[in-house]
Amino acid sequence: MELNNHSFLPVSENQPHLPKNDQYKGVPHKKIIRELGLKVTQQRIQILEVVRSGPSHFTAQEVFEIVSESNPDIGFATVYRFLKKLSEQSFVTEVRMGGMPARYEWAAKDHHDHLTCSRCGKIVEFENQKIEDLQEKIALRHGFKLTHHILELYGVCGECQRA
Amino acid sequence: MELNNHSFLPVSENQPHLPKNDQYKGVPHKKIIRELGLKVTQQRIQILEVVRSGPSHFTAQEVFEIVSESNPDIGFATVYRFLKKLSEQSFVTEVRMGGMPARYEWAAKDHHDHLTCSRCGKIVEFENQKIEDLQEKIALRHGFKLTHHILELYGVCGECQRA
DNA sequence: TGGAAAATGATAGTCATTATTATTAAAGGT
DNA sequence: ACCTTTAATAATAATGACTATCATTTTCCA
Ligand SMILES: [Mn+2]
Ligand SMILES: [Mn+2]
Ligand SMILES: [Zn+2]
Ligand SMILES: [Zn+2]
Repeated sequence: MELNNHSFLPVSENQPHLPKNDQYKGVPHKKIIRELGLKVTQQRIQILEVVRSGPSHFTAQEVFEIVSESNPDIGFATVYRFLKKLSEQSFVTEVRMGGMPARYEWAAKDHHDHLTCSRCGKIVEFENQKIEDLQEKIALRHGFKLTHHILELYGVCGECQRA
Repeated sequence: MELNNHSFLPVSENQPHLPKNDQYKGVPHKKIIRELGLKVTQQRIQILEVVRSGPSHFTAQEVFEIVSESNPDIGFATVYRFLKKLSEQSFVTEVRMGGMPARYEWAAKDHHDHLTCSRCGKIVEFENQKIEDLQEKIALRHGFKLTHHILELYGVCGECQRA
């Protein structure tokens, strides 16, 4: 899958139905790191800066590269480690598509799923309560207690259909 | 995730609502290999034997191990290669969950999705037309032409809830 | 401000998968 | 059956995403 330069800018931005209730808006990075039960380091602040105000749906590698610009000494293990912590405590969500590297996104917003263009990589976020309800129903029917789910739609976006 | 010995036996077996319309039932392996535009080799026949009548939701490694019993000389690259061919031409479906190795299943049956127990690894197949329709609707709403999707439900099965 | 405890960066390791390549086997004509 | 072309194979090295290890540096609070 080829990805264009803008693949990771949230398409959500100009789509009113997209969920974006960041309950941590305005909370300083330091506070969040303490809330995780971790020590406050410059690296973690820099990573959080990217995670919270940089592009959505980023890979660990991308975060590493962005932080590297201002701090060339950071190690990528540090990025991986901290993203893992954030993901374990549900501050970021891991989104895995196919065999590609994991992508993360700041999770302090409502649950949603993804619609991805397999041509250009564009990602649209959506949420559909009817589908959520049906999933719950299916799980119950089989005696399962549902914990989470992955719903990823793939297709070709309008733009790419024309081209 | 710990997996028990029986995780990969299709739970589907004794569940009447499960789709299992193998349109290639009775068609010899050789014929299918030729249909793929490939040469008929002993290895490919052996792999197809496992894929078509062995356990469902197998990994490449598992297929390799099973074939190895009767043919200790087979190389695992051969298994990967052939599974890839089969998957490219939609004879098997690749199912990827999290960061785990890819699982495959013979695809000549109706489309379905999976409900997985994250405790014991049990997999239940299901299909829900309402969800499929809603997905189609969502894609259209965003101008996408839908090509495929991944819907994986995770939870704890009844058995594991008791234990 | 001293020092235990945690975090870091460098680096090596793991695991699934893919590429390379010399050797072998299949297909199709003779 | 034999030859020839071409594809497939097995062994092996390489890749890519992550994870573990560990010696060194930071944090933080008593
Ligand atoms: Mn998202
Ligand atoms: Mn299945
Ligand atoms: Zn596109
Ligand atoms: Zn279970």
